[in-house]
Amino acid sequence: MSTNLPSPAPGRDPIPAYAARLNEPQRAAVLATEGPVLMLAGAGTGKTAALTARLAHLVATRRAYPSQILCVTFTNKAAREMRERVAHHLGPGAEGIPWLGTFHSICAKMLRRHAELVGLQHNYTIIDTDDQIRLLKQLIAEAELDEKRWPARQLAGLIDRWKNRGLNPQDLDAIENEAYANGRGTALYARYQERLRALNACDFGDLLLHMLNILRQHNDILADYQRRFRYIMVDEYQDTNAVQYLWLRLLAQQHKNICVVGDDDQSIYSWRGAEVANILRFEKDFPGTEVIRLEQNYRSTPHILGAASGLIRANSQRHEKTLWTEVDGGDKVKVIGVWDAPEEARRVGEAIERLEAEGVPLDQVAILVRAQYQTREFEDRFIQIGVNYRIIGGFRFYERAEIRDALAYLRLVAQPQDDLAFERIHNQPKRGLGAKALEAMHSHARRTGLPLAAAALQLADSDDLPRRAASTIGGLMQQFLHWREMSETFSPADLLRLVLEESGYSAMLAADRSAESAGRVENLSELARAMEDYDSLGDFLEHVSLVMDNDRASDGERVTIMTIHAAKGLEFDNLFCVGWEEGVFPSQRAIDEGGLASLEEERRLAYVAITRARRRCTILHAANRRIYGQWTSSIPSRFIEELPEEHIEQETTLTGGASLWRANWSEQEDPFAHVARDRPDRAQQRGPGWQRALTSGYDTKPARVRENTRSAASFAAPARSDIAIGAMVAHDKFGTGCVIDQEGNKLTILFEDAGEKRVLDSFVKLAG
DNA sequence: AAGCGAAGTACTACA
DNA sequence: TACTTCGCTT
Repeated sequence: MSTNLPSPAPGRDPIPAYAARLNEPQRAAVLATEGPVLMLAGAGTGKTAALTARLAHLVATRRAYPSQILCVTFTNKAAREMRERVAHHLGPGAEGIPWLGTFHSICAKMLRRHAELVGLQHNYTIIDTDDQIRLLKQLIAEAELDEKRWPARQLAGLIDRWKNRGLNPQDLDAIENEAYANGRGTALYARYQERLRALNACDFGDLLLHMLNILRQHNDILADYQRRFRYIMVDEYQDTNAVQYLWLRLLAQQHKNICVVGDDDQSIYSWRGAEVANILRFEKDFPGTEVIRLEQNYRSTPHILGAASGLIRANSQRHEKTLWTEVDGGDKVKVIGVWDAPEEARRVGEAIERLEAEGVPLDQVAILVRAQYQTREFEDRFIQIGVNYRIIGGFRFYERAEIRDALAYLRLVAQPQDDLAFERIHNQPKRGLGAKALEAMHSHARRTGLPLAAAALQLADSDDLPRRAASTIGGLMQQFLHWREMSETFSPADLLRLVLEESGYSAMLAADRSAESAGRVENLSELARAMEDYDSLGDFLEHVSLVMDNDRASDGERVTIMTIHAAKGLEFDNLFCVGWEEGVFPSQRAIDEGGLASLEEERRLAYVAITRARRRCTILHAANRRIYGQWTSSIPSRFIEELPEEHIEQETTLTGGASLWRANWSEQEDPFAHVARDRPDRAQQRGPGWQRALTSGYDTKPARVRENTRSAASFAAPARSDIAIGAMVAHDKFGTGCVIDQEGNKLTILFEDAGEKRVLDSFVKLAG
C-alpha cells in the first residue's frame, strides 16, 4: 500500500491511502480530529483500522507531532499491533509514537521522571502479584493478625480495588476500613505503601495511582502534560477503571481532543475494576461529543451475527447497536447436547479431524471455555488422537520460578534496597542460609533501618552470627559488589550469564536430575537471549515486568484452546464454544452472587464468544461433568435458550433425538427460576453453589430431564452399603444426625445441631 | 534444614 | 480431583 502524505488534489478532497478502504463512519472517525469523539464500535467492525488510520491522519496532516499524541491500550499486544499498523501507514522514514502504549507502561515512563515526588527513586522496582502477597504476609504477621483468618490474598485484592478506584489510604472511609480484619485495613494499606517506598518499589496499581496523585498535586506538571498531549486516543474504553478515567480526564482538559473507542456489549472485566459507566457517561463528561457508530461487521456470517445479536438483546443496560453485514450465506450456529464432558471433547475432536481433512488450517480453529479447568478434557483428548493444540493462559514466561530467581538476582544488583529479591534468592541455590539466618538479618535490618542486603553485610563482620553463616553471607555480599561493578561494563545478557554461573544457580540446575530441569536451563538461556536487545539493565527490568507477554508466535498450525476472556479481540474461521451449561456458563458464582449485573456480564461474555467466529460456530453442552472431582449433572445454559431459533440448528446425542432440552423447557414459564432465585427453604443450606443448584433442581425439572440427572447420580461413586435412610450417623463438623435422603454417595442429613446438610458419605460414620 | 503429610481451596486476568 | 501451602517431624 502507498504511504504517501496527502497530496493536494484539485477539485475534491483527497482521500489518503490510509483512509481509502474505510467505510463512511470509519472515515468520519478519522476526520473528526477536533473535540471529543465517542466511537461505539461493535464486534468485528474494524475499530483498529479506524483508530490506526486516525493516528496516521493526525501525523500525516501535521496536526500534531508524534510526541504530542497520547494513545492508550490495555494490552501490549494491542499496542504492538497499533504501532505496526501506524508504521505501515506512515512509511519507513516516520518516527514512532513515543506515547503509544498500555496505561501501565505510559505511567511507568512518566513516573521515572517524577518519582521523587512520591518518595521513590527513578530506578524504582515494579513488583508483581507474587511479591505483593509475600510482602503483605509479612505485614499481616507484623500486625499480629492470623493469616488464616485474614488471608493476604484478600488484602491484596482490597488494596488493588482501592487503587483501581483512585483511593489512597487517607481516602478510605470507615466502611472501607471495616472490610479487612475488623477495621485494620486502612492501617495495613498505609503500612504497605510505606514499606514499598522503603523498598524503592511500587506495584502495578501504584503506577497509575502515583501518577494521578502527582498530576493532582502539581499543577505545573499537569499543565505541562496537558499542553503536550494535543490528541488523546483510548482503545477498549469500556474496560477503563476509575483511576484510568480520572487520569485521562485530567490530561484531556486542555485540548479536549479525546477520542475513545469501545463497545459496552463487550465489557467483561467489571470484576477487575472496569466501570462500564465510563463509556455510558462519556457524552456528559465531554459536552459536544461527536458519537460515531461502527455497525458494519466484516467478520461473521449473518447467522452468527444474528445469534449473537439476539442473545445480547436480553441485556438491559446498553447502548443500542445494530450490527449488519453485506456477507450472505453460511451455516446456522450449531448447538449440540452431549452426555458428558469426555463426549464433548470427543465430538469436538472428530469435528476438527473433519475440518483437517477438508484442508482447514488448524490455526483457524479455536475452542473457547469459560474457565481454565475445562481445557484439560480437550488436552487429554487431543493428545490421544494426535491433534496439535496450544493452550493460551496459565503460566507466563516470567512467572516461572527459575526466571523469577534470575530476575531477583538482577534486581538486587540493580537496586540494593530490593529486600523482596534478597529474600527470594538468599538461599537459592542452597547455601545453608536458613530461616534462622534470615531472621537475624531481618532483625538487624529493623534495628538499623537498613535494607536487608546492607544489614547482611554488617552482620557478616559482626560476631552475632555463627561463623559459618557469617562467612557465607559475607561471600554472597562480596559477589553482589562484584556483579554490581561488572554491570557497569557487561551487557545485561552477559551479566545474567555471569551471575548464573558464579552464584551456583547453573550448577544447581545441572545437578538436578528431575524432568523439569532441562526446561529450566532452556528458559534461562531464552531469558538471556531476550536480554540481548537491551543495553541497560534498568530498561530490561522494566520491560520484563511491564511488557513481556507470552503470546509467542504460533509455531505451526495448532488448534487454540483458551478462555473466552483471552479470546477477546481475536477471530477464528471455526469456533467451538463448549460447556454452555448452567453453573459453568453462566458460572455458579454469577448465578449465586452479584445478581442481575453479573448475569448480564456473563451474557456479554457469551456475546464476545460467539462473535469471535467468522464462518462456523458450534456450541456444546454436556449433561454431566466432573468439577473438582465431583460428578455434576447440569442443564443447558440459559444463553442457549436465548439464541434466536432461526439462527441455530440443534442436535443432541441424548435419548429422544432433537430438541429434547428445548422442548422440555418451553413448557416452563421460567425454566431458571429454581436456579436463579434464592428459595427460602434452601437459604440456610451451605456448600458449593453448584451443589445447591443441583439439589433444588431435582424437584422442579421436568420428568425426562430428571431421569438424566438420576442416572448421573448413579454414575457417581457407589453408595456405601452400610448406610440407609433413617440411619444415625456422626460427622466431624456437624455432630450426629439422621439420614433423610441418599443419592449415590451423597447424603442429606438432618443434624441435631447443624440442621439439614448434604454431605458425602465418606465424611460420616455410623453413630454407635 | 528439608522433606513429607495433611488440609484447605478452587472462575475469568491485564499490567 | 489436583494443586498449593503450611506445619511438624526427623
